[in-house]
Order: sequence, then C-alpha cells, then structure tokens
Amino acid sequence: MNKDCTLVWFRRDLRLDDNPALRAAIAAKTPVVPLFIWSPEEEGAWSPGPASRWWLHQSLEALSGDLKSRGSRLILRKGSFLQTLTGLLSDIHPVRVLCNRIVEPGWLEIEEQISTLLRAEKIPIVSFNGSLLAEPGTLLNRQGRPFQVFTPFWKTLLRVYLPEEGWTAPRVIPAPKQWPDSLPLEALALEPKIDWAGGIRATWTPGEKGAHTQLSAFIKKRLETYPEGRDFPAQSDTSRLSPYLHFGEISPHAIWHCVADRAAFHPHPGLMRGEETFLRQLAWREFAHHLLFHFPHTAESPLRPEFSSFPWRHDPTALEAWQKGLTGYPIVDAGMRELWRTGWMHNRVRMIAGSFLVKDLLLPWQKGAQWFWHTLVDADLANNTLGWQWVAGCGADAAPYFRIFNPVVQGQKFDPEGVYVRRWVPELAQMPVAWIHHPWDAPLEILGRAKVKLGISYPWPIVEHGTARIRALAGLDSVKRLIIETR
DNA sequence: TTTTGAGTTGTTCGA
DNA sequence: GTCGAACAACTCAAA
Repeated sequence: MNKDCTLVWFRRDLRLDDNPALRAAIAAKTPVVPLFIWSPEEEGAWSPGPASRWWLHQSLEALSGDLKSRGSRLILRKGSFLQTLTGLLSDIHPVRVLCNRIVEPGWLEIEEQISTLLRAEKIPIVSFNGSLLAEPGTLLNRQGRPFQVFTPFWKTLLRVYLPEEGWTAPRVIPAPKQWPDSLPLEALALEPKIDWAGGIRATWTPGEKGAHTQLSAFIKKRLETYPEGRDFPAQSDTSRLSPYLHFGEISPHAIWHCVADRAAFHPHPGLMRGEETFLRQLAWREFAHHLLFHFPHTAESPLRPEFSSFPWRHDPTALEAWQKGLTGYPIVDAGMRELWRTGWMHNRVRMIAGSFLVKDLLLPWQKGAQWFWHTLVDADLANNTLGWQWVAGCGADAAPYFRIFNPVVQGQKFDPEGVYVRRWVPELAQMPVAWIHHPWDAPLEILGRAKVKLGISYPWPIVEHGTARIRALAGLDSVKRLIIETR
C-alpha cells in the first residue's frame, strides 16, 4: 500500500502557494501525504505560547480546508517527531520526505536527528528554504563574517537577491490510495480551555487566504503613507503580516514580489519610498534570522558578553504591573493591553514598552522576551530576540545605551491626540489631550472632571522616569567600565 | 593599509 | 521656543 508516495512535512510553512517542499512533491509526480506533527515538549522552552497556539489552531484548520478543496488532506499527529515519523513510515512507506527548513537552533537539532533516522531507513529527506529571502550563512561581509550592522546587510541583500517567480499550487494535489490515520484538530488541544481569545478572534483571520487579503489591502491602501504612518499606533498603517510570516502562511518572496512589482522594479533600481521602507522592514526580519543562525545562544544570552553581568533588578511586582498594563504610564499601559487583548502590539509601542521594562524598571530583557513569547500571535524567536536585544542595547546594531525612551515624550509625539491611549486605557478616556500622557501632572479639578482617581481608577507611575533614567545610566556605566577593564 | 564617516526607531541640556 | 551638541563603542565599507 502507498509504496510510492511523497511525505510533505508541514511545520512553519502553512501554505500551498510558493511552498518549495510541496512544489518538489508535485514535480515528483507521486501521491502526496501532507503531515503536521504537534510535539511541543520537543520544542523545549520556545514551544509556541498560548496566543501562538490559538493562531496555529486556526491556521491548521485553514490549511486543512485548502488541502481538501484540492482533493487532499492534512494528516495530524501528536507525539515525538521521531516516533511519529517512524510509526508513519511503517504505515505509508514514502519514497521521500520533503519539508521546509526552520532556521532556529532547536529545530536544526531536531532536523539532524530526523535525518539520521531516515538515512538508516534509506528514505531521503530533503529540506528547502521556504521562509527566507536569502539562505543564512550566504550573506557575509568582506571578511567573510556575518553582518552585525543592518545597512551593509541590506545593501548586500539588495545586490544578491533576485525576486523568484511565484509558484501556484495545482488545482488537484495527487492523493494516496489509502490515507493514514489522522487525529481531529481538537485533539492537539491548541485552543484555550477558557475562551479568552475573543479579542484575538475579532482582530485576525489566520490562514493563507487571510495573508493575501491582508497584503493586498496593505499595498493598496497603506504603502504610500507607510514611511510616516507606521509610527502612529492609532493608525492602521503597518502591514500586520508578522503572524502570517511567522507561520509561513505567506512567503517573503511573495511579499517582495507584490511590493516590488508595484514599484515596477526589476531587478533593483530606485524603489519608491513606501516600497523601500517596507521592504527594509522585511529585511530586518531577514537580518534577525541570519543573526540567530550565526549566534544561536542569543535567544537566551546577550550578544555583547559584558551585559551578562548587568545589574538587573529582581522585582516580580513591577514585572506584573508591566504585564498587566498598570505602570501608570499611559502609552506603555495601552500597548501592554493591546497585546493582551489582540495578541499583537504596534511596533512603535513595542519599543516604548520594551524600553520601559529594561531601562525604567531595570528588569532583564529576557523577562520581556518571555512575556511577548507568551502573548504574541506573531511570536518569532529570531525577531523577538533581535528586538529585545536591540532595546536593551546588548545586541547587534543595538540602540545606544544613552537612548532611553521617555514614555511621555514618545506618547505626545506618536499619539498626539491620545486616540491610542483612550482606546486601550478606557479609564483615561475623558482626560484632556494636554494631560493624557501624564495624568499625574493634571490639576485635581481636571482629574475630577475626567473621572480619574489616581491610585484608584488608574495607578500612579510605578517609577519616576527622571530618576529611573539616571539609575539606568548608572547601571550601564558599570557595563562600560567592564568593557574598558577587559580591553 | 589606514582613515573616515555613517549607522532604524532618542533625550536632555544649555546657548 | 529652537537648535546643536553631547551622550560610547564598535562595525563595515568606501575613499
């Protein structure tokens, strides 16, 4: 039975179009068995968090539906990758296993083990690059070393990257004579037992179709104003493609293609402004993955080793206030609540909230990274790591240590009318614009009219920014001294 | 080879 | 009120 089929192991590539593994399977002209294995234990500390699991559930449902409409199915299994695959091999005897690579330290190890196992069974496993514009390891500076500064990385990417022709999955995907058993999606228990996902559900449409709808709408309506608009969290000028990209529901090639096409840009003479700004963002994702590939320890520890001895504080109460959006700084709290409710936070606010945790509260960036991992639908190890190390100043191309965001100034600059704050911090909804980003300075009479009782309906600031800033600079001074001593 | 200048995302201070 | 300087150290490529 099924002696000549091709097993396509879906993981972080939950799409049919522009999927190199599926493409190769179709080209082999054999029946295709699409498979997904859920094994969170083996993914270790970085197995998907609750918000990501919710997203994954919807995405598997969508992928399953897309496969069905093409006469195929998605086989779902649960358990260790090795055992599940072994079990399946005796069942369907595929002639080859195809998948798309996940360039993350843990996954590369898993792939090694699987490869060894399959080699013993004389079944070739072939993996493809389906998630990155350029293969990690291929973009190096003149010394043959990985880039640690973004701009030279970007220039090199522009020079070497050729947009690939898109590939569309066929109407019918050849099915095996007999399908192996599959678990129902519910058996993976990806959705929360208590339904807290209402806000997320209302915000997102996971799946390949959702990704393309999102991309088209973004290109049509937002790309032109993107360079400025992307910084204002009350506006919807960002692409919101991050969760789709993380789960491979759309490929970066497809995005590049659509955006660059619009700029009539082939190969790479002048991009239009919006296009260039946006593709640079896509390249930041690329940069993050390449860095994690070259420096796999950075998901846990700082790239700049002198930061290992940074005098971080231990303060569970402050951490909890930050997580719940009760720091007393409206823009920070708005961001943290948007995150909790929708599984996503605007990028500008991620920087402000991140800076606040690390510099104002002096709590380790890893705590922030873990919380984001837990709550983001777009949680991505490479992007999360780069972002947090950037904001903490301990990574590649890091923010200078003296760049400490002032949450009031940032709020006034990027949410000038307080629309974003009012949306997510309703207890401040009636505060006049003049005080919305620093209610503690407002006269009692104003507070009273806005029905704000500081310390009761909305917290006093948990730290005073000016003092906290000086404390952070002092902490960073100790790192600086360490650099000088070890030189 | 050495030097030079620029580098995603900022703030504060003092003239 | 506005503006420039200062706030490190290091990476990378162009000159």
